[in-house]
Amino acid sequence: MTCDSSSTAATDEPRPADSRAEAFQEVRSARRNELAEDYVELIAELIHEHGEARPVAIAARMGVRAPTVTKALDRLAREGLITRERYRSVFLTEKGRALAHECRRRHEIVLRFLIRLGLDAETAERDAEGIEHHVSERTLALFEAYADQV
Amino acid sequence: MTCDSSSTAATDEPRPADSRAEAFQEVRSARRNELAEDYVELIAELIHEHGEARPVAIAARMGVRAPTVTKALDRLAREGLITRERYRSVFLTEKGRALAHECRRRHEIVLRFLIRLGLDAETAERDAEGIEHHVSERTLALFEAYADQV
DNA sequence: GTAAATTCTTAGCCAAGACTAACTTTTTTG
DNA sequence: CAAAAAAGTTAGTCTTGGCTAAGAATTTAC
Ligand SMILES: [Mn+2]
Ligand SMILES: [Mn+2]
Ligand SMILES: [Mn+2]
Ligand SMILES: [Mn+2]
Repeated sequence: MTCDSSSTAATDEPRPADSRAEAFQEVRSARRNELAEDYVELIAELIHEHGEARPVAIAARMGVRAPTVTKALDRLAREGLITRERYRSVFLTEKGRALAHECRRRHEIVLRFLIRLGLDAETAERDAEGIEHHVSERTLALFEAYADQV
Repeated sequence: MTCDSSSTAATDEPRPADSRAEAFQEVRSARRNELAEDYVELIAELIHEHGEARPVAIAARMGVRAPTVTKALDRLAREGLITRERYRSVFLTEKGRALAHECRRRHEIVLRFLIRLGLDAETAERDAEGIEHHVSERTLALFEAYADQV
């Protein structure tokens, strides 16, 4: 009854579904997962390399201070990606392990792709660390195909 | 004299210069500029398309609410990228225009590259919106070369 | 030219993610 | 094993970037 064609007012969606806006919203949503992704990937690596993941090692590899790690780990635990006890090293849950695996795969593909494209290893590593969080499965498939070219 | 091989203790850098850590730090630094980059690029577009950039249009295209835009514009003004008067539309400074131009260029190259690689336009637009902030000049050059291939 | 609609700002809330300083726990070492 | 060192946590600060609710300014419509 009341509602009608009153220009941009509340119709259906909470916000105008400009396809452009959607892209930005996607990016924002991807950004919210970046940290968790980098952490679990790193934790998996540390466990693989050293048998355990100590906060001090995480801090060093992430390039942040210890309290930053403590807080981040609290969030990861809250999200069910890790388990931990005070003053002890960190373990991945099943869910965390799955995410770590997925992230590692993406990281690897993006890295191999960039190197295949002709980039030096150093720069490739840096760019991959950022790009990996913003490639769709579709893009990833194309990257992989290119990297695996004969 | 005193200092020696005492494991990780304070040597020189404030933090261990793990090359891995550097990559993460780079990504964090890139992330701090993302918002400004997307805004100035968008503002430039709006001015080009409609002759002016109104906050309401910015909000719609960014997919955020009006107060978010107000705050963001305050930051951009503080950083010298835009000028504005209350209740009026937004203008880019020389610096803002330069950044917008640079961002547009990057965006275009990444987009063309993804499409050239075989991605559909829709997905390409989405991925480009995220990736564009994490490609080094070196990578961009490779993307461009690939996109311009005969 | 006033009333209604739209636009914009302000105030205030919240979570994330960084930091330092200071304290506690654990580990190492003489 | 006691002292020192290292690792980890807590408390508290700051900025960013999102939001809602409410009010002010501007624009549009009658
Ligand atoms: Mn990463
Ligand atoms: Mn990674
Ligand atoms: Mn973008
Ligand atoms: Mn862009």
